[in-house]
Amino acid sequence: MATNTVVEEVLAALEQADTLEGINDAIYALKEHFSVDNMVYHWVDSAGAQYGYGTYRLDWAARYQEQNYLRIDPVVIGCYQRFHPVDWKRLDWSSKAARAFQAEAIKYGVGNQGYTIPIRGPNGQFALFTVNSTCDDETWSRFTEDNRRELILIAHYFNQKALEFEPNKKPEQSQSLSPREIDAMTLLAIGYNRAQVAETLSISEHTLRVYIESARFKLGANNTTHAVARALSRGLIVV
Amino acid sequence: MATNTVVEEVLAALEQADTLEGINDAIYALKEHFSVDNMVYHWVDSAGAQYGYGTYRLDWAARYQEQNYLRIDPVVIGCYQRFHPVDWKRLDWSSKAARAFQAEAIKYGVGNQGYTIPIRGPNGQFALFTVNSTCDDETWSRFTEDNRRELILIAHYFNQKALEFEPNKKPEQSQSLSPREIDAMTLLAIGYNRAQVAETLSISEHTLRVYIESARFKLGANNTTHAVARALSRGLIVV
DNA sequence: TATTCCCTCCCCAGAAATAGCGATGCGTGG
DNA sequence: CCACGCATCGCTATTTCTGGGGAGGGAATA
Repeated sequence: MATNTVVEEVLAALEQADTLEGINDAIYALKEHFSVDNMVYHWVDSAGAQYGYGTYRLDWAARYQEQNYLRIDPVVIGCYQRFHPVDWKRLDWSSKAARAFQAEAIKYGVGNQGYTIPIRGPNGQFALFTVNSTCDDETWSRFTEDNRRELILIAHYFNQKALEFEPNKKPEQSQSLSPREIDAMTLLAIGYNRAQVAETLSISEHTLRVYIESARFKLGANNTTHAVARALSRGLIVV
Repeated sequence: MATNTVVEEVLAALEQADTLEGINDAIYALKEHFSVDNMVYHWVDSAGAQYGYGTYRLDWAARYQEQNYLRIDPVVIGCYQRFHPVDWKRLDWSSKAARAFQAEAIKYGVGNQGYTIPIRGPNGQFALFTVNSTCDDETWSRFTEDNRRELILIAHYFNQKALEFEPNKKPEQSQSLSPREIDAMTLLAIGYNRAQVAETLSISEHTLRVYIESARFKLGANNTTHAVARALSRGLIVV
């Protein structure tokens, strides 16, 4: 693989980088190397906010944020349910909003072809690493096939860097739930009400409440729904 | 990178594999190539169950399962909080149970040195990819530094394969939610109660209730908590 | 040995969610 | 043009959840 050396060098540089400029240098170097329109890492935050670095035009980033495109971007929605990298063509562009979004994106300099790698970290962290460009289907297929592995690695390294920079204001967020609390949250998440959960766990409803309360406290949640949502998005329970 | 070709070949073979034997062939080939004691992929289920494939002795796998070592294994616990691959030396072996566990593992043929890569997929899926061997610290450091990138890629491909085999796919492709329903679900998921959601959306609480109800109906959910949980795990909302 | 979880059980009052029944307008697509 | 989904508003009664109190035993850890 001829490209290997260049990528290796950039990744090595990235590993050393300790400033945002270093990261930007890396991402621009990679963009040049791969000859694509854009190369972007962005962290999808739990609040729906997001940030990242990459080569998108600033007005597009602002527009995206302002219009809350996160909610309709098929790339985000599609990647959220996938593990493997995905070509944009294979996403669901059937809705009108999605097509309008795509048309607008292209106007803002986003390529018509794209390839995005979903990345997940602890506590439900979720990020995307995207390359996109303007070319025909065949060229793009060849590109992604040739570079898939490098891109996966690059995505991994960018996310690692992002996690390093993230001050991780999580003093009690990392608190895990007790087995009983996990049981309770899980059963609530699959639609049981308190009485059913208590019966399933063979405990009194009062005891169950203690678990729900303590889980809620640990998760910093305002109510049961919030607690279950947090437990889910942090990967503490699976439904 | 001299090792590249071999790894590429095995990964290509793995991509084609459609049986468990194919996967085992790949993992043994890689074990030989890297000259390590063990190379193991295992899927960690939140319920405590797990499965995987690799080169651990069967009696060790059985013992691990039977003793529920998942709960005390510092590798699992440590990796759960991390994104980047981790050398076993850097984990927390301070507890008595952890040291006893390690001593027993070595007796069962697990190397004294290890390197584990955490991997995460959609819906909180979590897996580990581990190589371990018996050698001194310096040799092991050199090994992990030289092979980190290959190992990350290998881990990625094994997980991709595991996800393909997993019948976990949700066939019930639920209809999507309307924008207002998404708003409602999202705000509920971040802890707002009905009154707060209604105020945030500048609608009456009665109207809000209609959204919650219709979202609940679409999602086939028994209650609000269930609906939010489903919306989250189907990636319809991002929190 | 002391401390700190974890699990279990109990009461009560007030707040919130659910299950029914409505209604009106406004777009989009067949 | 008409149906259908969407957004918006209303009422009542019942069930469920939440937020305060408590208490005791056991296991693990420091």
